[in-house]
Amino acid sequence: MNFKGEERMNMPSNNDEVEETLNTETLSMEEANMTRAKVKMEEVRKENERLKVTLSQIMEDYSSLKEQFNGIADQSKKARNLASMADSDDESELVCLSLGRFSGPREEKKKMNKTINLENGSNKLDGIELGLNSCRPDNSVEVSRNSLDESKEEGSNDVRSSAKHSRITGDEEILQQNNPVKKPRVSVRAHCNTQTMHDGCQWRKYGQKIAKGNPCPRAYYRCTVSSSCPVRKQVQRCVDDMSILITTYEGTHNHPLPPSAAAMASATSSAATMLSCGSTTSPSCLTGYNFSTASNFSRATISSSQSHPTVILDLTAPNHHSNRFSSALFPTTRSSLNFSSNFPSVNSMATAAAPHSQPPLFSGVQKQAGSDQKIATAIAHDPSFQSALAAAFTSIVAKNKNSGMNFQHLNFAQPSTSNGCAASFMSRLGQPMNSQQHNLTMAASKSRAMSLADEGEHLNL
DNA sequence: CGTGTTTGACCAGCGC
DNA sequence: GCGCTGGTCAAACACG
Repeated sequence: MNFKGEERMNMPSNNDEVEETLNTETLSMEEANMTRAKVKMEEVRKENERLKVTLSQIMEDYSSLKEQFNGIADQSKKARNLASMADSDDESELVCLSLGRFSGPREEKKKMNKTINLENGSNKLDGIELGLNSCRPDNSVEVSRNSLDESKEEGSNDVRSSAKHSRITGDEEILQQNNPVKKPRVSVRAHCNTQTMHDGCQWRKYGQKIAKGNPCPRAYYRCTVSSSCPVRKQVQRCVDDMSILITTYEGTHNHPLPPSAAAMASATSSAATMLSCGSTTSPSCLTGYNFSTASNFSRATISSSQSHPTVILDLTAPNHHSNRFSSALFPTTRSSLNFSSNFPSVNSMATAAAPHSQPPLFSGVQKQAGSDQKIATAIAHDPSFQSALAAAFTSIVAKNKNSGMNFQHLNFAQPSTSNGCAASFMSRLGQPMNSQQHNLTMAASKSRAMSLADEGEHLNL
């Protein structure tokens, strides 16, 4: 008991000492925590400042681009009025033009070019004159396309034979003959030393051909993940530069895919949707697509030899054309996206806007990423990254379209989301890259992209 | 033996 | 109508 009493007696003083010690320790710990918190706060504040600068720059870019776009829209409106006056006497020309395909007879192509020239006024690209609004969806086009789809669904395996049959039956069906439905394609040009570009999917080679104008054989592959999968791809070396591999995807996978293959698969299906949109749906959809195309990729080419509507993602061209998507995070990359299509509407809009000088869209992000320059270059030269980049971009374009928003709205109309748009894009880049890059350096850069994405996570692209 | 590749044949569209 | 070309088929072959 005494012991207990002594203990009790001693307790207060001991406790005081302990408490004092504890308090001192707690205080020092708190101080340390405070210091750490302050440092963090300071970092956050700096980051915030940077983001503000970025945002303001993006806003400036937005304003200037919007101005450009409005100018183009006005021009195209006038051109369209002129064109409608000029060719209102020939309905078939109108429809051909609206669909924007070059698959009709030569005379009609000539007529179409003539009409496009009328619409266009002054926009030229590589000797090809293009119209601002050559794609003008109207009811007749919808009917023609729908009837084509129906004829397909009704069990006619041979669209071509049905088109032949339709020759006899009337004007509307002549449209079918002139505009056979062909699967949209996504073509990816990338530097690649291997026989094919690894895209995460399983392919079986079913044919090989020497195509005209290219000594390198073209290989034909089909997807073997599912026996019923309709997806095909063609692989061919570029005739001008043997180090460039041109991979063309066609169709949409009808089965689940591994994450590493999902990006490219998404790209092909998205492109298909996107191009379908280009031929049939509202002008606003096209406008958004074209606007983004024009403002981000200054080089748009047209390939009228391709009967299939094709989206070309060029990951091989030099960067001097100010590709802002790639340069945003990866300032020194030689990769760039050359986004084109043989839909005149797409190219024409791109061509129309391209000549203007373009302010750096994501220059703020670019500055942030300056320290990651070397890492970025390494990533950008990686074939996996290139395919992922192509996939990510195509996917985003199509998703924007599918969501009923055009690119103008998504990218620029909401000031608070502009930065997030860039960040979200980068986060999408990070996704496929992560699955293929096992290198710590790559992971570090991805982490950077993801952190950028977090900053803009309120934007749901 | 199963799977994938090679390669000549075949078919359909398109241009002349 | 004919020839050229792109795309696909399928038998033969190679490989693990």
